Amino acid sequence: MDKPQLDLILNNVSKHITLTPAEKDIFTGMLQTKQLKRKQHWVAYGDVCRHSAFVTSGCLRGYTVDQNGIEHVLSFAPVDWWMADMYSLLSHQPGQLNIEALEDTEMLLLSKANQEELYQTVPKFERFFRILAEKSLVAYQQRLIDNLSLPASERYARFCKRYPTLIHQLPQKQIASYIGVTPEFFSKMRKSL
Amino acid sequence: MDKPQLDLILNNVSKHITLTPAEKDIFTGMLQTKQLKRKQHWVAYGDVCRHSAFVTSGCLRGYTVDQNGIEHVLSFAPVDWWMADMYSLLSHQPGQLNIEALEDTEMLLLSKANQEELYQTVPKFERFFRILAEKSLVAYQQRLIDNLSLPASERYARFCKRYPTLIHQLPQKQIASYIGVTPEFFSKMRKSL
DNA sequence: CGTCTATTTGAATGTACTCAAAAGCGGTGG
DNA sequence: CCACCGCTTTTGAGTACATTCAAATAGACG
Repeated sequence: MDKPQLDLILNNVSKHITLTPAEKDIFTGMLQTKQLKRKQHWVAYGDVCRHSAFVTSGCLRGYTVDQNGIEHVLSFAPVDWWMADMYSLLSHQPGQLNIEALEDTEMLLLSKANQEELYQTVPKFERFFRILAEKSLVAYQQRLIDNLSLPASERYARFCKRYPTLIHQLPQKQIASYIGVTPEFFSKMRKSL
Repeated sequence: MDKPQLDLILNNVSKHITLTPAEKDIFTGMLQTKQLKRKQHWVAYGDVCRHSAFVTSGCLRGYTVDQNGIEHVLSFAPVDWWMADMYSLLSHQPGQLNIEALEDTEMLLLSKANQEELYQTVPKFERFFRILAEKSLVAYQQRLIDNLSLPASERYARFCKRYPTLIHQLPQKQIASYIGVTPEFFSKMRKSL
């Protein structure tokens, strides 16, 4: 496995917990790499999600499809982000999330089974994933509040402030879907700014 | 402190981790009770939230107020639920959440400092609060998807299915605010069902 | 009983959507 | 290297879901 990838994930982990060399080995030994081509799916509607993914290059997008066939982006995962269908991963039930690569993407996979084992052998990881879940929780709460209380133009403004690098990287229709408007309306909205 | 309250919270904790009698004592020794009268606030906009609350009777509501003075309900916490301004609690920054009692309410408070100490002395609690955060995360993801993909009537239907007991307990305007519509529209919507 | 708040009802308005079509852009193959 | 194809973005007209404002009615609490 490539060294720079492991450095990236170890650095990510070290933001919240400190590992000994031995613990690093245990952790990295549990990881496997996976490559996706642009537009290739990692998880599809109805799948049981059995891994967490950590993106080392490229970008993922998680989305659902509603009754009218319209896609709704739940989250993006650029480099240095974690991604999974959390509902499915936790419940072992088929999920409704689709996860695809927006560009050629490389990621490290940690299986649910290995993650559980990790909690036993290196309990610090309970802490790590607790903190990860808590931060993610706060972000989703904030996004929900934004969707309830702000007009689309303001939600777009906040998206630009929060994810300045993603804006140039993503097709407009994906951003539109993330903030919760149609591509047509998004286009008109942008012009009027 | 009342025994039934402690039984309730210990039972809540035992859904995810198993404590020894000594660990139970450490935990319960960290808790303090707090009573709120109906409409009384526990947390207000701009406060730094320094405790997590566990509701033992009554019901809490967490909400924000937007630029137009309109309230938006982020969450309800009936008996056996945890509540906090997670953003503020985690960041130690002033939060935007208001938390008030919808009826006379009793809760157990766990201070942030005690919670951190608990992680050291009884590491199992890392696991407990990780699981709590993960479940909460999934719920907010689902709610966000609902808000992006479903019309108000369908969101109301799902709310009824998910929180059947709360429906009769809450004033309509609170439910309207939770699902993201005005009380006026909510009233009209209900009539047409 | 009276006051305050919640709910209902109605009319006018607005934000965002649908449908349709044109224009732009990027990649691929001849 | 250009032509074509598919996909994204733009533009426009008509529509719908939900809001605002106002006023009447109903409920709840002291």
